[in-house]
Amino acid sequence: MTTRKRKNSSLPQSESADGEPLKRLIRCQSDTNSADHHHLSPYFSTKDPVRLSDSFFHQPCIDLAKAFLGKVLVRKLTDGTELRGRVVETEAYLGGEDKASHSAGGKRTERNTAMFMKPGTIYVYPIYGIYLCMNVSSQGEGAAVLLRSLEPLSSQDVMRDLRAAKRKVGAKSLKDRELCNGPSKLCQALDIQRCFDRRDLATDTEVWLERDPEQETVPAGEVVSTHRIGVESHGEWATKPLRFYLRGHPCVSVLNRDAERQTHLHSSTEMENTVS
DNA sequence: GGTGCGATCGCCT
DNA sequence: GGCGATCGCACCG
Repeated sequence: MTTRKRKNSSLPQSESADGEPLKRLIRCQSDTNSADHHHLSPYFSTKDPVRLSDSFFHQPCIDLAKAFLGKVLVRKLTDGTELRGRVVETEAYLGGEDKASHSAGGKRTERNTAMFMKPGTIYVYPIYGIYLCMNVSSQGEGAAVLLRSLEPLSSQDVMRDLRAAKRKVGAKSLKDRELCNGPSKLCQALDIQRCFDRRDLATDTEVWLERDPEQETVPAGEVVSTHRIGVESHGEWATKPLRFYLRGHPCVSVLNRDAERQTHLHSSTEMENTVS
């Protein structure tokens, strides 16, 4: 058939049979300004050719939520360690009519102020008393994108330590795919703190977003659209397809097989139409 | 693999 | 005073 095989995920090769990370992935801690950047196009002249700037975030919420997929979130710790994860799952919160959004009805509070700030502003809020979630504001009054899951790309051992710090002593060691497969898990694994609220993802020195030189765009057929998680109480807004994830990716927090079949059918149909 | 439930506290009404 | 854009664990199959 015409199905495309995923080839961009480094995760399956990054784990040995018992889930331990391979040594090669440690490269990102120190080599990011040499190897990775040098084989990029010579036409890039800025100091950091892969970092996404202000203009990237100036997109409507749904567009930005999809555009985040495949991009790399980077967190630089105070000791210089750079934690990297590819975004594989997002949700759009539109504000205004979107009843599930903290900014529904244009409601603006001390907590959600970042949602109303310029596109690219980070919105970090605490939930259930013990967790955090990270959003990024988009175009649109009060609109923001929730980052739900990442594929760990580097320094998995550090992420594992950060996650283990909040788990029972003696708990089973987490597999790479379990480090960032949920909105609060990724905040723990990347040490995203409450104080990151209202910072600018386009200019901050401790957290930023990069394009992946090896995967500039994600094909539309690889993006699954489905309902958001944890918003069941918000009527019709609970079922709108405002969650987006990379098809078949092992780091997605909640799969929806029906939605996967739907988008698969659509992309197959499109391909057949193109051919015939 | 899936399901059910308790934890825990800031935020908003 | 009630609830939540979640998670981990116990338990079941």
